[in-house]
Amino acid sequence: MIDSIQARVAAAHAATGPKYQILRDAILGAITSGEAIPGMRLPTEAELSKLLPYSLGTIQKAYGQLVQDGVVVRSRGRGSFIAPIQRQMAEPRHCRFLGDDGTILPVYPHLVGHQQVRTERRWTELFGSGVKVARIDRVISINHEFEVFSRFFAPQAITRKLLNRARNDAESANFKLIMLRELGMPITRIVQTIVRTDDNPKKQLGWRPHLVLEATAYTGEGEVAYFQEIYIPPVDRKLLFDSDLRL
Amino acid sequence: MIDSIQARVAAAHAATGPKYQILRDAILGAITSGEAIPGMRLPTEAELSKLLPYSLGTIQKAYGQLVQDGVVVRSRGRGSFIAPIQRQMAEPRHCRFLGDDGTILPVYPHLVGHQQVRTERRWTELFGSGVKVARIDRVISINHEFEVFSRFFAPQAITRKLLNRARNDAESANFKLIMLRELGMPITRIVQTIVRTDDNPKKQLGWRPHLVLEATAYTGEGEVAYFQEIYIPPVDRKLLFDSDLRL
DNA sequence: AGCGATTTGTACGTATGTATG
DNA sequence: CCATACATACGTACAAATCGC
Repeated sequence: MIDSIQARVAAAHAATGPKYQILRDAILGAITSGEAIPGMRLPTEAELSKLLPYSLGTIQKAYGQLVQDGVVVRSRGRGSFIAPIQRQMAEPRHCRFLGDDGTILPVYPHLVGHQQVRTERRWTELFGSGVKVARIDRVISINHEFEVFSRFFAPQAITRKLLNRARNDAESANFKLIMLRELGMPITRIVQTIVRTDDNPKKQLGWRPHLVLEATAYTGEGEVAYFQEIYIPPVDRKLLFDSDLRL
Repeated sequence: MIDSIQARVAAAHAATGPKYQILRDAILGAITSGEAIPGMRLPTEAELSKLLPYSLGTIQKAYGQLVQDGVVVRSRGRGSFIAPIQRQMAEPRHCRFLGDDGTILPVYPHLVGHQQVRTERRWTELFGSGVKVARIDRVISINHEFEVFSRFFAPQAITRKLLNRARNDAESANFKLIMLRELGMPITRIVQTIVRTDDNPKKQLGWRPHLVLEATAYTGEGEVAYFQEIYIPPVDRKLLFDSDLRL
């Protein structure tokens, strides 16, 4: 645990940016890699300041950021701990429907295709010019009650990683977590819109969509990480939106 | 400006809590009172540390919090400024519809009533037991195109302040901002749900609602600040959800 | 209940880096 | 190039909460 953090900090010796960010990312890396699991105790400030070439204030700032992000909880006299996972999630932040008891219904994604998309103004505006954009189409069953259709757009570098991952993880994947782990891209903001529609992008679905959910995810630097369209049939389930993007 | 901050800090000499919070509230107070307006330059760290019995680090922490809350923007070599209001908003974070050009449509709220609500399990669970809860009903015209109906629930202490404010501000109010400024309650998380409905809470509206948007707002401490139901007729406008809660 | 040891929270003072004008 | 002002970093000190003895 502590040596994992130490190793990550050492590996980042050439990294740009402030020390507290390097340390923050190192701890985050230990968490997302699975070496550190929720509830586990993290090294104390004093320990880290002895082991790392960082002062107490720097370590405090790093921990402060992690508390801010909700990844770590701290308490005086006890120590610093990895925050418990308040919501289990196989899916990203979109398309979470609630059951009668208020719990999030399980989702069962099924990959139906992927391809590179033509470079259009629409994508260059989002992802920048010269970036190859690919699309991943999925049909997602919600609790085996009904299905939604999802179109996911992102730079090809990202979709490739996601597709690799998806095959291993039975086609389910938390995009936000993968992006953080594999690409070091924290998603810090998601803007979504909901609108009524009569369009049907997938005739063979056998139903006409009722609502279209569009989501644009941004990284900490304000870059667009991905764009997603989700077609939702007329159902009576509550659809959840949470401003809290913590993992 | 600077003397206003100084006065507020002096007035808070007996206040409990850390100094950086006292300073944060003092600056926030100067903004609230109108002495400091968006775009205005705030005192530098050095200035404050000379005028106040606070060290540089304490002042930096206070400013850091305000940046975090989106109330202040800072830049190296230039200074600290009161954040511009980037999105003009007479309304809180809910019920923002987009026009054809992607801009947020103006909203025109109209107060139609307010009253204390019976203490039910539903409210004690949200706000705690022994808290008197009141309801504010409003009809909100969106760009004079259509109307939505809003029911806002919060502890009476809050609704009272909002009602006072609403009368002054022509019945328009940014709840989040008022709560931050008047009550020192930063809203840090909003959880929303959308669901189809056939209920009509207000027969006299002349339309049947199509969607119900429910929003629960939480303070930094995890307390529920308010709960809101918004009844939306069938319209073709995009409804916006943004995870970024900055003002 | 009391007393230390541990650990985070707050605060101070100082120094240096870096973007702005 | 220089002054200004924020950003980062270091080291220290003490307060407050927690835990074990």
